[in-house]
Amino acid sequence: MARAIFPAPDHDHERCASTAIAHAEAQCAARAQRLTPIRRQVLEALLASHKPLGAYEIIERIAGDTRPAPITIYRALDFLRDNGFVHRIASRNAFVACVHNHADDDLVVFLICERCGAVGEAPGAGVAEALKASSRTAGFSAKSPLIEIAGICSHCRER
Amino acid sequence: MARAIFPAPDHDHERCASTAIAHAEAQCAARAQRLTPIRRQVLEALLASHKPLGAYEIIERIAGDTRPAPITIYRALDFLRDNGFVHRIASRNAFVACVHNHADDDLVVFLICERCGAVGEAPGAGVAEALKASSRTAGFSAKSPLIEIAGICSHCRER
DNA sequence: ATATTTATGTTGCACTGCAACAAGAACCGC
DNA sequence: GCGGTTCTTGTTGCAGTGCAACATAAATAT
Repeated sequence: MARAIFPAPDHDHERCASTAIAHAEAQCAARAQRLTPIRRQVLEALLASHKPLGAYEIIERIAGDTRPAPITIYRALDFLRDNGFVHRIASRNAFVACVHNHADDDLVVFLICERCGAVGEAPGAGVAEALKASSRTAGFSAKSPLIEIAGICSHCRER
Repeated sequence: MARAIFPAPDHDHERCASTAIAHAEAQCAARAQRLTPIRRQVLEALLASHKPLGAYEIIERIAGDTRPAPITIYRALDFLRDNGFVHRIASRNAFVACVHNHADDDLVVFLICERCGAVGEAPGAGVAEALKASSRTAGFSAKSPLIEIAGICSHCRER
């Protein structure tokens, strides 16, 4: 189980990336949205790293003969986030591809390894309950919970 | 109880600010740390607003005849954060004064009102348990959980 | 009093994030 | 197919974030 959340350093990137792309394509088709070349490239870049990337890092990775402007990246990211293919890691001002196909408003807990930079998504069902209770006490109607935890991941710990 | 978490719009700023300053002074004295004029000014600016402020907003508010450089503000913020007097609201790239004297590694849940911008700190004891369990399952040793929830606060909702 | 630590000033820069407008590409109805 | 609408991308520009690196000043320690 522990291994399921943090991708092993030697796992098959190719396969998990192509699965995610396929999922994105299917979702877009279903919603009549367009996974344009740029959007696809941004998603692929994030999938290929499994770590949070900043806008400039994304530019680096998808730059060929031409360099996309930052705004282009941000627009692609906005699209990908709106459709749940990408998450923003606020504590790092960075973005990471989602590999979990969770439902729209599922609560997700991001576990961020301080050593290798990997990000795991832990299911947050139990946490969600506690959070709901906590915010209700404050007379607060919650919308989008953001949970990010820094620490050391299982793979880095083993060494 | 609901009222305790979000400061009422008409509450006594003066008093709650001076209490927090006094607390910061005491803590600094106890730890042989210096609450210098700049650090104090930054803390006071944040206390006076009860909303998250960005670095430039802080500069605006403490600028007299001279304008402190951004780095000066960031350094003061680093100090205040290290000592637990100020929290960073990552989802907004902003900072807010802490008015709760919680213990060093207490888990705090930030409730951020999308309408008025106020930030409440809800106690997160129950959430902490669930989170610990969740991250342990992932073989993850957690350090500093960050929980931010956007929504509508009790005061704004009443209208 | 001098050395050491600690804090602030100064300069400079890379990165974030987006607004506003222009131009191009895809889709729709006729 | 054609023109109009909508969606997407390109271009320019800018305010804000966040900090590195070095110089200077202030406080503490010896």
